[in-house]
Amino acid sequence: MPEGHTIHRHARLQTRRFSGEVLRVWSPQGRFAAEASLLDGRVLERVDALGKHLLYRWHGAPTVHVHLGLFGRFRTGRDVQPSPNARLAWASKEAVLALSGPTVCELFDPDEEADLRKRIGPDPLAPNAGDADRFAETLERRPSPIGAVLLDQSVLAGVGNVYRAEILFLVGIDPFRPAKSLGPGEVERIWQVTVAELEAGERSGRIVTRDPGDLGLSHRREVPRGERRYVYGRGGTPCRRCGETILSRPLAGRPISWCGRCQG
DNA sequence: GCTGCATGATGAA
DNA sequence: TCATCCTGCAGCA
Repeated sequence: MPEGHTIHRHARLQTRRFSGEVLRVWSPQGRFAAEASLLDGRVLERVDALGKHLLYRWHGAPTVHVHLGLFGRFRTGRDVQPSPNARLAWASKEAVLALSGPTVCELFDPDEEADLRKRIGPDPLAPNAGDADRFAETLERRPSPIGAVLLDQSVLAGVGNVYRAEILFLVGIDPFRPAKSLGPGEVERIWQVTVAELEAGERSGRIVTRDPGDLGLSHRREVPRGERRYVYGRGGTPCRRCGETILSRPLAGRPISWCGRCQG
């Protein structure tokens, strides 16, 4: 599940649920036990998201850096029982959080955080002035296919395999076109659509890129499972806009689908 | 029960 | 480009 929209949503909801509370912290699986003991009994101040990374700020303890990777997931709730393989768990008086399967779960010192910030590109969900220009300047220099560049977290932090396919469909661009061949208007549209789609995903908690109006609905949240996207995972089936068969092949080591007619 | 696959990223070659 | 790490679950026997 974790592209940038999910990560930012976790940060927002976990801050709301757990910040300002003294937490009991432990590592059911044991692989984060020494670190957990440093955090046990501390107050969580806030959770920040940076692209697909999460940073947990504590009163009087180091920052915790989490990256969910492909498999990581959180379970939170009043009645959550952390499974024995959960890497990290904590509990307030009201609720429990359990983290399993993360690619990264570690303590961060300020140098490491500075390195991370240097390493990743602009985050469409945490925009800074000039980000759109920085993005455009990077694309101008990249000969690789735009579909590969959008997955590169040093270019753009937060887009994953679902959004890259859907964004390129929405802007009508062939994933295999070299990034540097795109015109300024095309690059600007990619940026704007990326921001809008990730924001919508952050709010709804799901990736719905299709126009609900096409289905006679008024809100993205009403779009049923299996109807939410234009191209991702739909290779071999008819394009939802023009009926042409959706194409699919690997790009940057991962499958991408696109419509040869809508994205000519 | 087993296999394969998944919205990620890295390091070696 | 490939192998590797991390976990859960659908689909199949």
